[in-house]
Amino acid sequence: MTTTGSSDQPELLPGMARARVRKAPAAKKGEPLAEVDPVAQVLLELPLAHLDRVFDYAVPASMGEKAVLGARVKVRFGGQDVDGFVVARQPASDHDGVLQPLRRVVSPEPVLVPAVAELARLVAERYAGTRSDVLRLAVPPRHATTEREPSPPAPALSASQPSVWHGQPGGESFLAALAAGRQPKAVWNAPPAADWAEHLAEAAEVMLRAGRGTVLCVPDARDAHRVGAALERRLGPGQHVVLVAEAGPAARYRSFLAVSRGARRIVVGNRAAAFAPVHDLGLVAIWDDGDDLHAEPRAPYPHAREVLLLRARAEQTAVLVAGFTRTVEAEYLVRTGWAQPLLPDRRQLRELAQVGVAGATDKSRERDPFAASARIPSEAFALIRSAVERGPVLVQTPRTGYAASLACERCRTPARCGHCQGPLRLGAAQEPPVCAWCGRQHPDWACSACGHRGLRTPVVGDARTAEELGRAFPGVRVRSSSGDRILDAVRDEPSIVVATPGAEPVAERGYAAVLLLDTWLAIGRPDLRAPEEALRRFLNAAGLVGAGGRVLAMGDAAEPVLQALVRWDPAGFAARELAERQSAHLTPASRMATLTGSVGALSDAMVLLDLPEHADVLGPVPVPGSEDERVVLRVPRSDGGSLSRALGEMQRLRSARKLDPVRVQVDPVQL
DNA sequence: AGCACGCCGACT
DNA sequence: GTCGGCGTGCTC
Repeated sequence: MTTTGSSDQPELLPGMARARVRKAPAAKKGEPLAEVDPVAQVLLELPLAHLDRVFDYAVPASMGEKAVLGARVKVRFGGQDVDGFVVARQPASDHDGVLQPLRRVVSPEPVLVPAVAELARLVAERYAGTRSDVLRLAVPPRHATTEREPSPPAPALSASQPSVWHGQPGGESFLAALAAGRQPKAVWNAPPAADWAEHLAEAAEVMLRAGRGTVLCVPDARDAHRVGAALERRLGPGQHVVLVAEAGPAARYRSFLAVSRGARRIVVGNRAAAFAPVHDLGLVAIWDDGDDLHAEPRAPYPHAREVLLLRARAEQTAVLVAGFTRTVEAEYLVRTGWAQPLLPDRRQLRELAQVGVAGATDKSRERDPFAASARIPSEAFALIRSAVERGPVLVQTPRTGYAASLACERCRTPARCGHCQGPLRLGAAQEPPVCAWCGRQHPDWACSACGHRGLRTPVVGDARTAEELGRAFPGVRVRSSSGDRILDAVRDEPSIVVATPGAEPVAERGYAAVLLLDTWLAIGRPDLRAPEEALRRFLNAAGLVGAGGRVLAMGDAAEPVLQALVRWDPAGFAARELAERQSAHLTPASRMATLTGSVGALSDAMVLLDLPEHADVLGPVPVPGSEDERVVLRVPRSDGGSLSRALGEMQRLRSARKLDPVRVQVDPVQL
C-alpha cells in the first residue's frame, strides 16, 4: 500500500511525478503546450482488444520536437504508465475531456513508420487481433546504446553481375517489369539444383538499381544468411541487412534502424522481417512459403506470406512467391490470375535431375514394413555406391517420433471424417474413432481410397539410419544433420549425409544423389496438409541435388505425391490439391478460424459472435492434453473479411467485459 | 489491466 | 442501520 501512514496524495501530487522523471522533464500541469500540433494521437501498447484505438494526449512544449510520428512515448492511462507510439500529431482533439500530457518521449527515433502502422492495422483486422500485438512482432525492443550509433549510409553499388534468371522462362520479363517500376506478381517454382538464394538476391538487386527496396522472407536464420551472402556477392557490402532474432537484441535493433533510417533498402530475414520499415518498398518476396516457420506462433498468429500480400496491396509493390514446391495458397494466386506462374523448362528439367522411385511396394511393406531391405532397397544401396564416388550423397529420413495417427491399415491413406474432412483420431478406450474437428464418431469407417475397414497408427521411423549406412559403406564418412546439430554446408567430397527434413546442409556443388527414405510416413500423416507438406519436404531435399544428379524416393510409385516428385510437377500437384480443397470447402477456397477456450467461455463466445450467413460451425471438440475445447468456423472465402471482423468485434466485447479469454486463430496452419 | 460507480447480503 | 460483494463502464 503506497498510501499507508502517509499524508501524501499520490494521485495528485506533482512532486512524485517530478521525482520519477527527473532526467527527461516531466509534463507538468500548466506547462505550455507545443506551438505546432499540440495533440498527439497515441496507440497504446496494451493487449486489450477494446483499447485497440488511438488516444489523444497533450504535447508539452518541451516535447514538441521529439514527439515525432512513430516515436515511442510513455503516457498516463487509467492511473498507470503505459508505453505507446505517436501515430499522428494534430492541431486539436475531438476528445471532450481534458487531455493528459505525454509523460515522456522515450526517444525521438521514429520506429513506427506510417506504412507499418497501417500494415499492423490490416494484419490485426485480418487475424482478429490487436495492433499492439502485431507491433510487438513488428518493432523490435529498443536498445538505447545501439540507438546512439549512427547508421552509415550504403556505399556505392558495385558493378552488375550476370543474370542467373537467364534460363528461366518468364524470368527475364519479370525482372524487366521490376526494373520498369511496374508491379509484377509471380509464383516461381525453382528447378532442381537451382541456386534460389542467388535468384532472390538478383530480384532485389534489380529493384535496388531501380531505386526501390525489397523485403525477402525466408524460413530461418540459416537461409537468411545464405541469401545475405548472395546479396553481398552481387551488390558488395553494406547494401542489405539480415534481420533475424537469433542475432541478439543489439544486432537486431541495429539492423532494424539501418532500415527505418533508410540507410539500407534490402532486408532479408525470417517472418518478422515482413514488417521491416523499408523505404520506397518495391518488392516483397518469400521463399518456401509452405514452411511452418513462416507462421508466427504468437498472437495474432499472422503468416509471413499473408503479411507480405497485405503489404503488397497497401504499398503497391511487386510480389515473388517462390519455392521448390507450390503451396495451395500460391496456386490460388495463380488460379485467380493474380500472379503469373514461373515454371521450369520441361526439357531442361530432365537434364537437371533424374528422379525415380524405388522399393517398398505395398506388398513387401505389408509383410515386413521395417525390414532394412524394404526400407533401403538394393537399388538405393546401388545408387549410393555409385554416386558417392562423385560427391556427397544426401539421405533424408523422417524425424524420430514423427507425429502420426490414424490411416488406412492397408493403403495408408489418412483417415478423414466423411462429414467435414477433418482427421480422425483414436476415441476413448473401446470407443470408435472420432473426428478431431466436429467430434463425430465413426464406428463403421471405411477407407475412401480402397474400402478397407482397418485403421492403424503408423509406427515411427528410426534414428538408426546413419549407423546402418555406416556399416553398409565402411570407409565412407557418414554424418548426420538434425535437431540441434544442424550442418550448414558440406564439402564437395565423398560422404553420406543423413538429415531430417529442414536440416539438410547445402552441398557446395550440389549432391551427387539424394535419397528419400520412408516417404509414406510423411505422406500418411493425418493432417490436412500432409501430402502438400510431404512433397515440399521431398522437393526441398531433391532440389539440393547437383545438376545432372539423381534423386531416388523409397515408396510406392503409384502414390500421387511421389508421381509429382518424379515428374517435378509441384504446380500440377498444387492444382489438384486446390481442387480437392475447393470441393471439401477447405482453406484457401474457404476461410477458416478456430476458437479455443474453456467450455463456458466458448459457449458464450459463440453467443456474442455475429457470424456471416453462410458459416459452418464444427465442434466443439476437446483439445487433447488440456481442459479446453475448440470450435472450427468455416465460411466461403468471399466472407473471410466478415468473419475476421465478427471475430474482432467479439474479442472487443469479451475483453471489455473481462470474460475468460478465448483464443482466436484465423487460417491456422495446423488443424 | 486497474479503478470507479452502483445496487443487494451479513455484521457492529 | 453500515461494510462490501463484484457486474458494468471508462480510461485521452
